[in-house]
Amino acid sequence: MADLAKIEEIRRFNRHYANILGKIDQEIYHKPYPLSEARVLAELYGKTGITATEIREKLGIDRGYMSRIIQKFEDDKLIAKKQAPSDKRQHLLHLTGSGEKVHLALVDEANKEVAKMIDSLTPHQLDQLTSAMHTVEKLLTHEEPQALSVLIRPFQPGELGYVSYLHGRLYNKAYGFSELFEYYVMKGLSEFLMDRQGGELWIAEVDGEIAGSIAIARVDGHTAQLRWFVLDDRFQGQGIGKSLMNTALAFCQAQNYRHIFLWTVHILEAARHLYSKYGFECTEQKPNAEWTDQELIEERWDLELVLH
Amino acid sequence: MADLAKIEEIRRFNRHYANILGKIDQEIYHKPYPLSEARVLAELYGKTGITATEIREKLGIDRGYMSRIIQKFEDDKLIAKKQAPSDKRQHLLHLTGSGEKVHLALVDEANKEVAKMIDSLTPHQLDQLTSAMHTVEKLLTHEEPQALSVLIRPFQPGELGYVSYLHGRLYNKAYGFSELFEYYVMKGLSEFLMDRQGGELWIAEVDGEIAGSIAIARVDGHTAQLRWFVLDDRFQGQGIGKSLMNTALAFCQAQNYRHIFLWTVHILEAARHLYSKYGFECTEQKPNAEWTDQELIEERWDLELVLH
DNA sequence: CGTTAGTAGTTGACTTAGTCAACTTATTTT
DNA sequence: AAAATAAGTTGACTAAGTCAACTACTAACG
Repeated sequence: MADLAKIEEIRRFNRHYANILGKIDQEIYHKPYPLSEARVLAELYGKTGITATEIREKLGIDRGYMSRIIQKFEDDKLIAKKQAPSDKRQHLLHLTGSGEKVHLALVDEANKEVAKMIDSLTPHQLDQLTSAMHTVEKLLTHEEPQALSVLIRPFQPGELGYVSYLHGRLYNKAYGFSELFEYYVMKGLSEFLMDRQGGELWIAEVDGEIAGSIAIARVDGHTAQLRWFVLDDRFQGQGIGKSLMNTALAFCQAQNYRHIFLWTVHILEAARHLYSKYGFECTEQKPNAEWTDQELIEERWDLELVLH
Repeated sequence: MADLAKIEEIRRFNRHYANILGKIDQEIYHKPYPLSEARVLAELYGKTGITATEIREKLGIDRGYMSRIIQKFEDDKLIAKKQAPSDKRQHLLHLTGSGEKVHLALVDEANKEVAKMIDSLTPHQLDQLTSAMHTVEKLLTHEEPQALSVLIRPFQPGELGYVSYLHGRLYNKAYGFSELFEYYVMKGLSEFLMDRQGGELWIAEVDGEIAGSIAIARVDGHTAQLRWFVLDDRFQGQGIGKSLMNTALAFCQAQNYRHIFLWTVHILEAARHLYSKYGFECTEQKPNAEWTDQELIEERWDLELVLH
């Protein structure tokens, strides 16, 4: 059960949005046709030879009501019927010229109403709005059951900066790491940028957002160091770390590295657990007093790769 | 007039969301009371002594309908009336115990319905959902006419990485700048991090997002260099650059710098225009062949500050 | 102070949008 | 060929809400 505060928030949004929609409807649709009828008209637009039942099923309208809507539209000369050749019970419907005109006028009204709603927004805000709407729509249409689309790919221009941002922010927020740590990360990354022979850095991208990273750096012909393994806290615990690790280790295999090691600190429990699951073993410990107030213990973990 | 494609998108979302809301309503409310009546009940909950008209005005309900709703609730013993002491026409309304129960049951139903709607989402997706909803709500409630809330503030842990990300991504995308440029930015920033005596770097934050940055670095007692002036392309042309510049120059005044200079490249037209508007003058040019394929011309611009 | 205008709430008559079930006609299944 | 099913029609009904006239009261003005 998702937590109640979120649900209340969503309900608040629902109420709010119902209001907005209500206002729009009122302004537009009370004009000549009620909403359901306008929707039937919209459904007919651009198609020819659709049947009443097809529309009914799509819009969820009662049979009797539908029949009367069709009659009314016929009386108003908005649509024309033709008996279906294949089934004499059905009629193929299509809009007449004035039906199209009426539909377009309704659409136009609706557009004007929406335009009024957004006319004070800057282009950037408009982008924000539509992208937020897409997010809502995508999340609430669980046609794609829920699988995050996680993409692991080599880094692109500028993204090393983002990796250092992730490190600096996360470790400061969670453990109070100092600027010295941030410096150490940035310096390492900028050196890596200039010399990454035999190494690579991957970005985990989730729905276009950067969620985390991992890197392999060459030490010597047989030895690689695993570095810059980080995951935005919002994306933790969803198997993305594992995907990153798999990518990095597969790369090591392909490059024929035999030994892989990494440096971490003892307080990173989740990471240590993952390392040991992949067969890494802690081989060295040393104190570090620079990065944070509490005494840290840096640890070196090693993994021997078996040849395939 | 905002462009039509966006409007159509928004209308699509409206239709879609109207559908979702419709489904929820149907499931819940057809039970004992229609939506408007449930809303009246909700309005009464937690308050005592509210009058019918107050509710009417808030919910936009017709007088006659309201009167009958109240009667029905009274018959069902959900509410009780008391004559208002100040005005013998009005009644002060309050829920009875069973009224509260009924309301809470309705809320509970609604919550369950929403929970069903979101039960396949991960916590992160749920965050995305509510934050997208907030965005929509905020943008469509133009109580704050439209002014972006731009906050200019000193950088926080990790954010220098983000600044380098902005540089790397923007200049690569727009002008094809190479990794060498990115390296140059990261290196400079990491050095600045360790020694920023007499300098500062500011972040422009828009709605919690990092939109851009500017920095002042000390050169000598009287001379400062303006660096790392960048703005995410989505936020350009909205006066944020100006705010950043004002902040930086005010800092220079406060620190008693007399000379400010900066290095830029000739292709950055918008920036050059801003510099000259603030009184900077181009004092030196030199070719740069490292950062991009085309021959770049680096320019030094200087500004003498007048003492106050 | 009394008149007038306005407000809170009530009531009856009405409308809109939609539902339900019975029915006709045609088609498909057995 | 009979039975079951589907498309569309029709009459009767209802829920939800609107409109206008009315009563009882209050506030504002001269």
